[in-house]
Amino acid sequence: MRLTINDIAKEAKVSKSTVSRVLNNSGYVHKETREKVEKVIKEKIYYPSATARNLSKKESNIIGVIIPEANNTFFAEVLKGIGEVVDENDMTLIFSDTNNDSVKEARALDMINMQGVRGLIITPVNDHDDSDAERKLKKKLRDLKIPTVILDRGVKNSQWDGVFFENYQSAYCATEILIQEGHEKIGIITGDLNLKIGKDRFRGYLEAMKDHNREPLKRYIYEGNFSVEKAYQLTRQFIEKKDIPDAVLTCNNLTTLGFMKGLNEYQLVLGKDIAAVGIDSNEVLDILGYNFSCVARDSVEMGRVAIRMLLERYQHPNKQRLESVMPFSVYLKGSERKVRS
Amino acid sequence: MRLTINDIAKEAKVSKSTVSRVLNNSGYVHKETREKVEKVIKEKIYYPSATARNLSKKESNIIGVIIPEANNTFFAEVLKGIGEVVDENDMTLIFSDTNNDSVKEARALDMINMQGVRGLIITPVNDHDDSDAERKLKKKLRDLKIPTVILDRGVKNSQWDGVFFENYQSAYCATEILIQEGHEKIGIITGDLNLKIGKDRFRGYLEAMKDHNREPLKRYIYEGNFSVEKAYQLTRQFIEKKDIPDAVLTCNNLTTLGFMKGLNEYQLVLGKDIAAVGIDSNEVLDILGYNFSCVARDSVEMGRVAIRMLLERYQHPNKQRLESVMPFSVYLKGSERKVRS
DNA sequence: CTGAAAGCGCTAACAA
DNA sequence: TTGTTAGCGCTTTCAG
Repeated sequence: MRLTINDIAKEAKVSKSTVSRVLNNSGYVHKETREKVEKVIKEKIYYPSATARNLSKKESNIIGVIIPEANNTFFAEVLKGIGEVVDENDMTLIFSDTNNDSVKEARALDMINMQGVRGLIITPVNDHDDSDAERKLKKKLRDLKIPTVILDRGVKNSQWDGVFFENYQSAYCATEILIQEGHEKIGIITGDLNLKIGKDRFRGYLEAMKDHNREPLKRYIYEGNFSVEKAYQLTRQFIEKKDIPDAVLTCNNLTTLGFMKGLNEYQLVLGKDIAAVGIDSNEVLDILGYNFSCVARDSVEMGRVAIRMLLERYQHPNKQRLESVMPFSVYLKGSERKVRS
Repeated sequence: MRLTINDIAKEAKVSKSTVSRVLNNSGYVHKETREKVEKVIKEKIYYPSATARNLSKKESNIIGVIIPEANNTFFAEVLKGIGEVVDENDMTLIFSDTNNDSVKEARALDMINMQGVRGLIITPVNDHDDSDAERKLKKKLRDLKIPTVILDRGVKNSQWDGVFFENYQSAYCATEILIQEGHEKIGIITGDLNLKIGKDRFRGYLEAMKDHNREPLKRYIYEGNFSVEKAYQLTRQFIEKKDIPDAVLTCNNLTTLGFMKGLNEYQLVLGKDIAAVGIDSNEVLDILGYNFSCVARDSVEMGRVAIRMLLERYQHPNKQRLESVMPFSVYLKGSERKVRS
């Protein structure tokens, strides 16, 4: 079976406390003793049990991460950022994908609870919607009583740290870019308006239009849901109806893809037949040379910020609640213009 | 602090053994007692500590997953498949991304070792290359002494279960498709030839050519490394040199993207100026309407197969070593042809 | 059907 | 500087 601290103690002819001391670099231990113990550990290839250690110390070195769509590149990158810092800190990452399903979310939280993790980073399935599901989530988080950072989507009256994105501002800015390019009919494929991030982005669009004395035209407002499929359908529709806006704001990476699918299908050329700016960057589009302009955040960094915030909270449980809002950057590549040739 | 089994026992006026019994549905417990205990558990919102349980039972409900590139969609999907089954079985997933770095791989394995997981699914950084790193990996895996499934890439003389892909056959088939379409100059952008999967795919190409009495022309063999960038450079090169093959086999999803980038940059149209078949499917290309033909595996399913294999091995430690080879499917969408218009 | 007690592998006082 | 001892929260005999 697996070696224990006792095996090492016996072999090194010391007590297990001494072994524990060299393992943890704690307390005093004679140089020679330390070397002897270390030698035995190496020789016998001993790995201390994290389980036993966690039980004894009543603290774990595991960080829990719950996200709604592991296959969405945004979350994949966030995960990468988190993983990086977790690694640097010699901790371990437990991970669960809720698939945007509140029931799975609840189960994931129970699992996290039983594992007794040190902290949790979660992107809720819901977002400020005051739903039953959200209330239950909040209750579970409260019961959890561990450092928690909420990422990207939030809950109402949060008592937890959070890292979010300048949703409103980024949409406002993107819209302004289109306005300043001189486009007349500026449309938007919105995100899921049940989610606050969807609402905020929409609001950014509306306000920008208003501030520039543009009447947002209802027929250029397409209500999407952050999915490829819906954005594609909406794009098809306006192309079929031959009432094509001059420019479109697409509200996330998936929306952008659906939009592009529609354009390609009808052979409309981006930057020529229609202009667009998206929220979120899209690596594959860049690779393929689409020059799709966007306002985007650094998602890997967003993950890093979240985990650092979590570790900070662990150190200072009573510090005031923190909220970090990630700024957006503007990446203009040409698609915001329209060059009728 | 966190509730313990004792708190519940006290409140329910029974011993902790009884609580344990209702928790685990083990042994006899009077119906009324059970109900009383369950009521208390619910009321006080008690979650048993997985840590304590694992220590006591000397077995854990955690599955470790180590992959080299979490951002590669292939692995993201594999992870999704694994997560699904892990979830169904009420287990927990620990995850580590090695970033294709053997040093990180070694650290990840140490972490896994300390966590005392129930089993491990790993895609090694190396692949049958007999390197020092690979030997070290094997030693670590042997020392680990837990059920292990090796996925996608393998090690020499493996003693572990594995799930792999029909690398040779898929490349052979893809090449044959191009041959049968009547293409003359059939090229290949290979994968990393240090990895066995790279070699096997290349061999599939060569053999298919030979079997159809085609002399593979050296100048149409482009040695890539499974990366977007390299494939892009190679594509640029042959376009610049104006020695463009009629058709190309691209050896994985990233290679395909790099290839497409090159084509787009020089405005060559797939299925018209040049034909191609790729290994691995590419969702974004499909979305964008590229009709890129490919031979591909079901990667989510590959993950499922791996985790099921692992659980099976846990049940039957002494069963003969198993190797599952995932078949490929052919997705012809048009890019294998070349329609000079 | 239930409870008492030992023990999982480790840490952390406390003595020595 | 080291060893002894008492837990950490749970499961699992073994008695009753």
